[in-house]
Amino acid sequence: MVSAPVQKIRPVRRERVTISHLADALGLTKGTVSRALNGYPDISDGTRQRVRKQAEVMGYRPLAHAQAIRTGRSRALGLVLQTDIPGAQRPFLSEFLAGLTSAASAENWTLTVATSAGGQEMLNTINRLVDERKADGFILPRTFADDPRMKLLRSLDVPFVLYGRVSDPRGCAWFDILGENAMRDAVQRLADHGHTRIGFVNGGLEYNFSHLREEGFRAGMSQAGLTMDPALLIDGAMTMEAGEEAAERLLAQPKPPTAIVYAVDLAALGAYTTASRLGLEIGTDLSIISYDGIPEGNWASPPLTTFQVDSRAAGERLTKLVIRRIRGADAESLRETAEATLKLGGSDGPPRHTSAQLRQRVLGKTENISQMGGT
Amino acid sequence: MVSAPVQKIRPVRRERVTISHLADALGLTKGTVSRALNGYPDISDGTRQRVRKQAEVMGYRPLAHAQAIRTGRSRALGLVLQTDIPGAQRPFLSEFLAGLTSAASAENWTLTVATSAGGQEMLNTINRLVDERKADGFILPRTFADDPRMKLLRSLDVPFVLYGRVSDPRGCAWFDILGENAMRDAVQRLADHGHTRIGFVNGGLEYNFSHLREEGFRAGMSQAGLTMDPALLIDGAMTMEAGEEAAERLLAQPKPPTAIVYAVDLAALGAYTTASRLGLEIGTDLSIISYDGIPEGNWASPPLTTFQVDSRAAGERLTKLVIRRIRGADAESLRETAEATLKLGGSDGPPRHTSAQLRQRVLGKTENISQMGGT
DNA sequence: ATTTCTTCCGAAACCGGTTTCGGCAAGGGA
DNA sequence: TCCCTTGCCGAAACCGGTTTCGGAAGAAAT
Repeated sequence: MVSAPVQKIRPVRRERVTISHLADALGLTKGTVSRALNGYPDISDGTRQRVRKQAEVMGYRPLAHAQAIRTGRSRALGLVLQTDIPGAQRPFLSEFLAGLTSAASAENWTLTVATSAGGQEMLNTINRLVDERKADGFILPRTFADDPRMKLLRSLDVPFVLYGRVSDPRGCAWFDILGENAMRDAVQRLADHGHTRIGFVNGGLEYNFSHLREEGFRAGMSQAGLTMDPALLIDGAMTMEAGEEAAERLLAQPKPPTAIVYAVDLAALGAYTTASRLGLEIGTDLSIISYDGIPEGNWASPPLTTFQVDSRAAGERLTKLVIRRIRGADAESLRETAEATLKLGGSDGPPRHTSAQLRQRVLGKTENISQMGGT
Repeated sequence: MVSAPVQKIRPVRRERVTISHLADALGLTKGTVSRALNGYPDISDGTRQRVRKQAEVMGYRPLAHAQAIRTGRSRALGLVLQTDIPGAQRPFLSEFLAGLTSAASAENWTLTVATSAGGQEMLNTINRLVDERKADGFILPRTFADDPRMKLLRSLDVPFVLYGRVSDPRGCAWFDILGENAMRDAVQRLADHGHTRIGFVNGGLEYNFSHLREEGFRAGMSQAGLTMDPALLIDGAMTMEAGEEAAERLLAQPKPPTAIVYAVDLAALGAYTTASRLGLEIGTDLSIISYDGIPEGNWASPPLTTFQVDSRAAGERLTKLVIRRIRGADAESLRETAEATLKLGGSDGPPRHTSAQLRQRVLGKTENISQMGGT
């Protein structure tokens, strides 16, 4: 027996068809083929057709990496998620990603995902992705009123699309849900129920959407012919805890609201805790309408009435926008919006009490509690 | 006035330092520099040090794309999420991604994310990523007992690491949480409460974890000296609806369980609906212990007692494993596990009734309902 | 019949790396 | 002293594309 010679392990991976293979098959040079496929004007229509057809037949797809070293573009989209904010994007993320990637792969693009804490680290991460050509353009979720990511990308001359709007929109593309309309409709709905004292718990004012939602709330109040009491307006509630505290402050007032509009579901869920502590029933003693449509809202009892956002659709549209932007479309022509849709729960309804009656109930309960808590 | 000549828009992007710059600065050729940095043995130690130092000083980092066209490797990890399964990974995803990407960027790698429906489309997606060199290796979440993705990657000779185990583990690396231990401990805890009839609602048997969790359940029963009644064992519950139906079937039996162990939180939440329909109080009339630690569990009342998984840590460890695998480590040496941690809610406690008493309560309620439903 | 444009493609350089090959100089053995 | 290693690096090809440049052939103009 003769021992077989040691053989290098050779991966059986099917060989890719390269531009040279294609060129050989066509009897052209690879330069010509490249120009034909990329729409250069110095290629005759006949040749171009022939090349396209053959490429189709042979299943040729250019290698993005190889293109990238010359062109600087690798057909990849960048998404940097911020991880140090309290659960802000958790519920939407899966759907959002599905939207992004499905639209991306339809165009043969891919998605590069990174995470980082906020501040400078976020900017470093973006810089690295740009520097290493891992992203030709970015999708920026959760825009701040004055967004540093936007400034960075603008100065680097890297295309991006905002998910949300910003205070200074010059030269930037965006997609956004019209949260202000949702807030306006929420107020109108509560007014239709018969509420007259309506509170508003906003998100953090560093986010641009908060300003818009407050505008919407104001518009709703004026549309319903109600007067705004500045004392019923609280901002900065992005978490359950903050939402809980906000509800407490509102209900502790001399003339408490019988209904509260929340700008953020997560915060709205905090109101359930407050209500249960004060012995109030949500939907009757206190009405709540909110915004986002997170799944946890279904699990509150009664389920949260909220304006739901279709995150998957948002992801798809953002992807299409950023690709068009990278391909050279003018930023200001790439602006789209959509509406949130009302999802009925049981958290809103006609008021059972007037504001004054509600005040009495809250006071009674509070005294009970302080008596119980006393020595 | 003389009109200025039309000038091409030149991006001001700071120029990268390339290997040629580095070579020039060192008075070497780029080939030599490349070999020095990549540990070739034909470079003297002195030169190697000198090159490393200069690279550090000049901030040289090789362009992954450029390397890829020769080496086939682009320092990117692939993650393909399945979107057509009911909310399976939704709650964990954000944390999981944070773990993956933070560990990846620590090593200067990036993460390419794609989504797809299951079946052949999933395999096509993986194939595309491999073919286009968008991923040097993959992380496969939610392993099936006999996983087609694994077979594909194995045949393509592409490295991968499983999040979960498989029935045929030859030649593959994995990280997994020991769900079987959690199930065992869940049973023991219920037994310590005084429960003797304990049901088990498993996930879908196509997932490998389900088999392991059932083993764990069995182990717990035997450890607690309890006998297993096959009638109290249901599988295939991955959603709320399925979990609801499973609870209903268990409670409709002649000798219903006073406690149920669920393999999946989402399904366990369905039991709340069943309980409320039957007028049973969870935590007293019926005890529930589950597994996953999804945030919705906190919102059920009482909060769900569950074994929580640290998805972020899982992501980090998986990333490290797959990178080591890509760098050539032997697959079977790359196997790690961790334990889930018990998160106490209010859904379990000592039984208020015996099985027979529970049966009576259920029967009474059911009759009421059918009477009410009658004409 | 020239000359001058156009049209269209080949040739070759280039992008930023990796890898093979060969050769020079120093060292070791005879 | 000569020859053969060995260590170390330069030169050049290569990876899979893109882009610039120039020239041949045909069409149009003179």
